[in-house]
Amino acid sequence: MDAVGDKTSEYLMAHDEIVKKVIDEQPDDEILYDLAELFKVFGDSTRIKILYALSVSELCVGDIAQLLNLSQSSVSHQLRILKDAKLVRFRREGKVVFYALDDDHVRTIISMGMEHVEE
Amino acid sequence: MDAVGDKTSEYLMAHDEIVKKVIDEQPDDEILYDLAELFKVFGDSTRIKILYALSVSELCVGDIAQLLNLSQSSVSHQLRILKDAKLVRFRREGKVVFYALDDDHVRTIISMGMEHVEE
DNA sequence: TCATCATATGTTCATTTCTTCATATATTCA
DNA sequence: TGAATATATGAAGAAATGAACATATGATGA
Repeated sequence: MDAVGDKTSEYLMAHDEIVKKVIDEQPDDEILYDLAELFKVFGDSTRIKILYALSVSELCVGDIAQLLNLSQSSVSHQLRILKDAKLVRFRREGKVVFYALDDDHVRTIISMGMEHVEE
Repeated sequence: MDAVGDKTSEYLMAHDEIVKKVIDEQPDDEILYDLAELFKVFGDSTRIKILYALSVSELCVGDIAQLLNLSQSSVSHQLRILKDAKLVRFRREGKVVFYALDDDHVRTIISMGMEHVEE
């Protein structure tokens, strides 16, 4: 879209004041991008299930796979995504790796979503 | 995965009690699916931008397209997705259609996400 | 060190998603 | 009614995504 300049001048700015205000209050693109990336992580039912399970208790990979009836590989892949998004942390105990929610934001975000879904 | 029964009997249930508790507290698959679908809607930067803009003020389609530098078609498509998810509502005023956030959950969800992103 | 168990990672394929372009619908006004 | 404007929708192609499979890594104990 190179013709933005043109468009702007053509356009009558129906609601000039408001548009300016909105532009002012809009955060940087980069932040909004990160925000979308964060929600994208929540936007998959396998990951939501994992997060929900972890909201009850720390769990190891095998237990997650078993209780959610998923393959080990799938769980591991998804845990990596959750880890990259800093939604979960882990600790190793011998051969076993335990995952847990990284902070309470996760719980809050999920329960806000729940409120919307359940109404 | 039909071999679940087998797997279960093989598996030693390393953390039996906890696993049971987690299974107990896990909501129905359907609800978790809906929850993921909801977050999926937030998981796109175009839609996040639109939602953010609407969190400041009700806006018509043309203004959204202009201020976010997006095509009219793209905005309209995304607004449909937001409408289907009940995140926005609209009212018609002549040729112009105004969109607004449908409820305050949207604001809350976004600001919870922001807190996580900004730390 | 080797076998075994738990987890992680790389790759491929099918599916989904987003954008764009073209076109349709709806409303206003002459 | 017909032109102009605002918005909506359908279709197609490119890119992103998730699941499955094979294999690699890391840790334990014989």
